[in-house]
Amino acid sequence: MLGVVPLTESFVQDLKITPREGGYARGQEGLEQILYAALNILVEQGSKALTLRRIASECGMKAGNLAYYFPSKEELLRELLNAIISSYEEPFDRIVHDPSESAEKRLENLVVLILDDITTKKTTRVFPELWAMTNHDPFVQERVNELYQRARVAILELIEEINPALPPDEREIVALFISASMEGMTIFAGHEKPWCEQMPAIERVAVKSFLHVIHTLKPGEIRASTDA
Amino acid sequence: MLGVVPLTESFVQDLKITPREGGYARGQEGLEQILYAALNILVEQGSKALTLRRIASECGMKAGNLAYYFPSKEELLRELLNAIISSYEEPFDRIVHDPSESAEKRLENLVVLILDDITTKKTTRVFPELWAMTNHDPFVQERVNELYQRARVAILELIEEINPALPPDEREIVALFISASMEGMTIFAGHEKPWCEQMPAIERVAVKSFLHVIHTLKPGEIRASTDA
Amino acid sequence: MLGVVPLTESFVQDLKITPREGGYARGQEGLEQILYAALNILVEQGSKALTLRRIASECGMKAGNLAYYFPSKEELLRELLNAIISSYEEPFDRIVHDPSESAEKRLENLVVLILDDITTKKTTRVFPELWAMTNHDPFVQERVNELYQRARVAILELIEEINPALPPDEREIVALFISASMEGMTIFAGHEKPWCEQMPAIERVAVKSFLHVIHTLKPGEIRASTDA
Amino acid sequence: MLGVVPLTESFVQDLKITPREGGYARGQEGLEQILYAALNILVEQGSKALTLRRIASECGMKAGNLAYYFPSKEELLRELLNAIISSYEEPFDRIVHDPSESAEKRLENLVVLILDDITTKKTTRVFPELWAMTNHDPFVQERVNELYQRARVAILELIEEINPALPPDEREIVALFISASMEGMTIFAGHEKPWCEQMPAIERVAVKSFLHVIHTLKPGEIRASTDA
DNA sequence: AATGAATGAGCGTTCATTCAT
DNA sequence: TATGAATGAACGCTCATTCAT
Repeated sequence: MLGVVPLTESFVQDLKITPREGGYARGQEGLEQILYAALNILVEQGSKALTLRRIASECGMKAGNLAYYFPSKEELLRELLNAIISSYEEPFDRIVHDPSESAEKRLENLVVLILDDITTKKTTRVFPELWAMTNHDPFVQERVNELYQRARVAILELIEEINPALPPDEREIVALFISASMEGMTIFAGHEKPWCEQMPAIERVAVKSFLHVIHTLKPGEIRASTDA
Repeated sequence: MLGVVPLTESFVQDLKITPREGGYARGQEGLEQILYAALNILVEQGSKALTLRRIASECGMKAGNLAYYFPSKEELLRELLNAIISSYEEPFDRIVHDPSESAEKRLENLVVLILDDITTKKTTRVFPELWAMTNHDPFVQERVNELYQRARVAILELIEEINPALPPDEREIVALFISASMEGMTIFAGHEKPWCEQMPAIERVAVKSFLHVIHTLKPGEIRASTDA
Repeated sequence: MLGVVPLTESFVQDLKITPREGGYARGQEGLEQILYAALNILVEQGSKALTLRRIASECGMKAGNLAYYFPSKEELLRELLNAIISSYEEPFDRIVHDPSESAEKRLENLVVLILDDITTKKTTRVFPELWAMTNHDPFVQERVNELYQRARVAILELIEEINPALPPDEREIVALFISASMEGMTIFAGHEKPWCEQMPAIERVAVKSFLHVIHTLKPGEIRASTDA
Repeated sequence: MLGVVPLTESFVQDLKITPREGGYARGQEGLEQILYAALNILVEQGSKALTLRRIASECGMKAGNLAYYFPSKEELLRELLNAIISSYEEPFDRIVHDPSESAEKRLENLVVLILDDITTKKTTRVFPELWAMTNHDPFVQERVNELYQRARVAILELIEEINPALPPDEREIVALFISASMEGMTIFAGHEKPWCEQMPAIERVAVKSFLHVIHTLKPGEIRASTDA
């Protein structure tokens, strides 16, 4: 009952829960409640505290009843992961394909979107947990890779528009560099992190730096040199 | 079976274990064995698998005997964290203060050191766990902050040498941006990650990009503008 | 094997278990089973043997299931203590306020009730445990004090009826003396103690002695004298 | 090293440790240290806290070393019990056989001795533990019975002197009643118990009551009557 | 759709004990 | 005498899971 308040004011929604198969499922309501409760515990108390008992009690149920919705804890976590990842699908596309802005402005908008999202409690708390899981759970790894793949494709398109001379393989590296630079900010300037107040300045450095690399990188410049 | 095989070929050593009280080693052997076993499990199986029983069995002990070395699991984990963090102290200093190299070359060396370390299994696996813990464990938070603080100070000194005109507050933001950009690579180009083969090219982009920002950033440029 | 056989033939019942919340019994059955099992172990094997595993196995459960009924061992022990103490409430009142008997006869009845109860296995075994706990557990101390307080008030009322001339403070001392004299019998004439066969004779000495003190004590006689 | 301060100001000494066989044993010193430490823990923290580790640490040893002095914990506790019981041997005899006092005065002295001892921390804390052990440990039962037997014999002698007309079996009951009355005070007027300040008044009631019973009991009066 | 009741495994921890040194 | 190091058993407790109702 508690803890189902929205976790963030970002315009990335907390969870995007896709209704289950079989028409208008009846348990949809309880199902969402459970996923929000799980997310809330993960955010507020960390993965060690994410037990079925706690999830159940957070939404006023008894633990046994979770079995009605999810066959196992693992399944619950997978649906939670899906819902988290899905929530990022739409905003990326919207910004990247905004026809009213220049490519550079659209890149700037994307950077700001991502870095602002990073300062939300949900993102700051959840993503490090996901990165950690990634190393030992192939399912998590795949879904997280998917998410970043989508982000990178968005960045890639913008790079191509801004500097069409850059060959695809180098474009990829630059997109990766940009994406990684932003993700790395989570642990320094995320929610309640020491640098979170400086995020606006950080965003300006990031945008400036990213645009410069895109503009000035000469084809072949970052290919393996002959050691000289 | 013992799991005390070296985890990395990086010249950042796995653990820097400072002997306990006095000079004469007291159970130092078993103590190191335990910490290496704990690190190994953390790396290979993740924090959820890091139980006292598993640590003990990994070094051929029974669980009860761990209590002889560490009063509690928490204490064991703290000493492990200290040992991990301490292992970075010396390499940073060595590279940053190398008198035979220019400031730019030293920055490049530092970037390569850090990004190469990121590709080691130990770093790729352990740091995301630490980042996750950071959000709910003040002790981990403090120690991890300390580590990054040290890294940032090193970068800061090099920035000052390279572009003395940059005011301190902007220098700080740039150093943070550089550090975060590198850490973010962990999840993309770390050990067994999809981009790990591209790390050399990534390093070149990173060095180029970092040096450019340092060189070209004009004082005041990233301060909050009046929106115009 | 179940150990839920009645422990005593006294008309002080073994436990007075007050139903939990609301009217409709909720697991009341298992709850009582557990408390009786715990009492039984305490009586038969002593407090050192009173472990959750043993309690559980005594009532055919597994240890983990106890957590369903009691949040902690401490809570279980507290409810057990409450049930033990509560079992004395009603018999005391009944005897002391019996309108068909003289005050002296009622005192005699009370003495016999208490001393007979002392010869039951339950009382002989449990109370010394409680006395020992009393010294290091404030909760036990409080509840045991409450019980004796109630007994003392009962005695006090009878003393007042028998010898109204005795001032309250001396009455209190006499009531205490009477109560303590009886409790002390536990270790000598309790269940299977060397003198348990002599309890009837002991009761006669006790009644005689108590009545005499009440009758003959002159006001001021036991106040601190000037050593003369 | 700590905790070997005397526990009481009673003139019953805390422990009477009889040197071990084999001439002037060398470990006598450490042995006494250990027993005092054990007593101290039993008194201050109760039997649940009486572990070998704590005993050892209280006298600056490691747990393993206790095995040098005592083959097992049980043996240690038995020697402790012996030392406690032995400490009461001498004072009883001294008072009861004091040739300079009347029998009545000697009884009074004995009552005061015992009741004063009861108010010491050591006695208040240790004896309830012994009573509890008595119910499940035949060795403790035997030794404690011995102690009370000795006390009762002392009382018995005085009763005989005071009222030689009383037949032996009734004399025994009266002696038992007197002894039990006093022991019962432990839980009410012992160290830090609610009535401990009233002990002097209690002693006066006790002496008066005991003497009266001895004086006025008529032979046969407490034998089983024909129910009339 | 939900609860009550139970299980079995595993957790961190404490304990008495052993034994080589 | 004493310590260092280890063991095996047990402790209170938590967990995901199961299943009849």
